[in-house]
Amino acid sequence: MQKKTARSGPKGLEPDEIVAAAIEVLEDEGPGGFSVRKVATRIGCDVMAVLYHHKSKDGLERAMADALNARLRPVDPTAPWRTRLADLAHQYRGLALAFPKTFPLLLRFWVTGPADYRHAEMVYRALEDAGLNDRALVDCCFGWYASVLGLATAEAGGLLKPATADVLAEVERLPPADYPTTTRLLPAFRSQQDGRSFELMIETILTGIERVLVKG
Amino acid sequence: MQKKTARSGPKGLEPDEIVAAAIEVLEDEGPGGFSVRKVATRIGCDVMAVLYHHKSKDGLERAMADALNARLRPVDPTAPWRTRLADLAHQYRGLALAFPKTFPLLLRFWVTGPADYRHAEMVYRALEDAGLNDRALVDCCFGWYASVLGLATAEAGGLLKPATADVLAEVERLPPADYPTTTRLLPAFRSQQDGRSFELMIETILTGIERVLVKG
DNA sequence: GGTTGATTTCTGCGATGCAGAGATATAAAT
DNA sequence: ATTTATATCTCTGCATCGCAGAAATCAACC
Repeated sequence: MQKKTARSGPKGLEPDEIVAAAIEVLEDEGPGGFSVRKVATRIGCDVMAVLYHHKSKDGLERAMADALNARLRPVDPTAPWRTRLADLAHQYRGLALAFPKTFPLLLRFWVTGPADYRHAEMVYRALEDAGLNDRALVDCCFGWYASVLGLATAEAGGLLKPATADVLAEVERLPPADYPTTTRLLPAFRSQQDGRSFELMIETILTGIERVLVKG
Repeated sequence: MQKKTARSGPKGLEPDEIVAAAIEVLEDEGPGGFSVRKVATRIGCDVMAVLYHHKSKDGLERAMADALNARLRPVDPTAPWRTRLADLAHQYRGLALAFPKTFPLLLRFWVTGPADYRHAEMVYRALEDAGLNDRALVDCCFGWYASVLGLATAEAGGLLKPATADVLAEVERLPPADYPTTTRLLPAFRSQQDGRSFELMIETILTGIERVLVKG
């Protein structure tokens, strides 16, 4: 007699659990090993059932990106705008570290769906409170978003982590005459610390926003 | 009698021209339609010849990313550091606009090859001249790189362009009660101007670097 | 002229995304 | 209760894909 059953179809397959399974597969197998078939076998249904709910592999991947965006918690609206933006940025970093293989999808689908708009609204309000006019606000919001996604994707890809042994070896093989500064920095490469680069860059950008845009 | 023939093998297939053809295919067909087979038919050779020179599809794609990096021209070393970094950033934007489908590969392979190290050396020197110590320099360089790549990828993906009609329509359908700021900004979305967001964000980050890092 | 080693091609295999037709289950209508 | 309509799910099949392995081709050298 209930208006809406918890499970919608004959078998009760729901788009959301498909997406959850898909993210698991992508994280387990990596982008090269990700396939709709593996998602289907993980759920225990036919391949075409997956492609029925999301219309294509591409559609499924867009839904996966939106699922990541949906995990963002709202920020405290009473906090100062810098704190709010920094909070959001760190949430993105958290997503990137928790779902390193899935996260890059956010760069492929700049607008993923409803969850994305909720997040954008938070950013707009923060920049509004910072004192930006509408013109600067829109320009800055997209730029901020792209920068933070770039930084978080770098975290997911391991760029901001301490350098791996093979990269260090490659750097050591560079001719020092052509790369004096790079070779001099080798010790600093080794002692890279987790999260510091990200943290520093967020502070840098926020300060830049304050200096360049608020007064304009 | 010449030491080195222009073409190296029996048929004279060279890794570089394979890469060039591969970039053409990727730009023509998009990431979904890109395949090693199509690259081979464009050159007029067998599929396996392509996979012989670059060991796998992944290897070919890394070489394509490095080919983009190789197009970066050296910056004028006598110019002030801000000018040099801004110049490099704009070169990245140029690459993203010229090769929008290929450019995202740079986010997949953070270290592409030799051309990448040449570029990094330029950034290190600029930050050195800005007055950063080694620790801050390394942290900031990676952060700068990730941010610029994020911004340029956004350009390639069309995020920083004037909003498309369907996105605007989607925004108009949002409930204004939940998204007051987003809906208020609609006129500003329409009048987004090409390149302004990128330019503004680069200035913002450079100013941030000056304020936060140089003094420390 | 035969040997060597680097290139290019040929053949074949398992896996993939997806179109199209059919099967099945649920809800509404009669 | 039976029929009908609709949403969900499965089955079959196909063109394409990346790539392993063996064979063929070619240039240079003794």
